[in-house]
Amino acid sequence: MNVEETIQTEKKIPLESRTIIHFMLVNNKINETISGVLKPFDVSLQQFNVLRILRGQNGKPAHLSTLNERMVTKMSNTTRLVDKLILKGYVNRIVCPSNRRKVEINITEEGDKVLKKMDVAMAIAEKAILKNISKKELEQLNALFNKF
Amino acid sequence: MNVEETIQTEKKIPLESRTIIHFMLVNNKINETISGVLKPFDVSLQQFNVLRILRGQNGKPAHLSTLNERMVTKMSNTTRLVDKLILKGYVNRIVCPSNRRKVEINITEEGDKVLKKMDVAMAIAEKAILKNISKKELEQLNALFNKF
DNA sequence: TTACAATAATTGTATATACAAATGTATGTC
DNA sequence: GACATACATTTGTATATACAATTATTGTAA
Repeated sequence: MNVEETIQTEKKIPLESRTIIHFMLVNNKINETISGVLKPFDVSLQQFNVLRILRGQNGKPAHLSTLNERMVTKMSNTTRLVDKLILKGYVNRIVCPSNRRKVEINITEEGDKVLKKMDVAMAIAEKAILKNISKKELEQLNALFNKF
Repeated sequence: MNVEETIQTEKKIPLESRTIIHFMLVNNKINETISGVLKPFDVSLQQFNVLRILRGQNGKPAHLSTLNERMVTKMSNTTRLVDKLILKGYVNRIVCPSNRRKVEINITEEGDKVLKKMDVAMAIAEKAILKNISKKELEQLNALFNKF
């Protein structure tokens, strides 16, 4: 992925700007690949993340605020995100008995089942995205990302 | 920016997944910083990019399709993006005389003026984002991004 | 020259997201 | 217990984005 070619400019871009543009271009590519493999399941990346967090709870229900905190992309809209997943039958939501301000959200069996299939799809997407990157380079990337 | 801490998980994440999650976390941070500095100008990153592309034309008008091709984030919606910029008085749009299917889009003087101010803001954002990254590390990042 | 396909942009629709305001519930203080 | 305050979620609104369908114009082949 070459920056100048992709955004079709002849100008020399300063290293700092170039890095950030480069970053965004790679991000787009990653997003496209991931939405592509999730598309057959009719869930967005965000919805997928919610399902993963809920599975990580191992049966323990999660509050809305918990989802919010753990989500990779924060969005003010977790309520509506959960609404969508309820419609699809992948999660359920009840008012928390001990504190009626809160809600308890659980993944359903159905949700768990499709999530397993999504995992396979995601693994394929990851492989595709990182097909030219070695283990050592992955380590390097993670180390560099730590500095942000 | 530590991945496990940020998404609050105790589980060991495979290096591949971890890299992609890490990538997204950094991306969010970058986006937040950039939208932050652009907010006073009441333009989105996309609108800013359109203005930059138009300036790069050096007075030569750009067709809508040209904008689409050069934009970092492709979106099917360049028409409405340009609509917004017209409303703000930063660009104008006329039907292309030689081929009435096309439109010609130009940056206005006003647009050029605010774009200069946005440049300063963006430079500050870039500095903030990359404050812990050395020149050598920037080169490394760019080299790694080329492999995506 | 007409009919058909290709091109360029716009519009419609559904969903996603950001941000602020509103709703309902709990807690602490007098 | 009444009140103010804090908390947790939901709702409203505006904008952003993705994708498909539509409109308008041009090119071309019979």
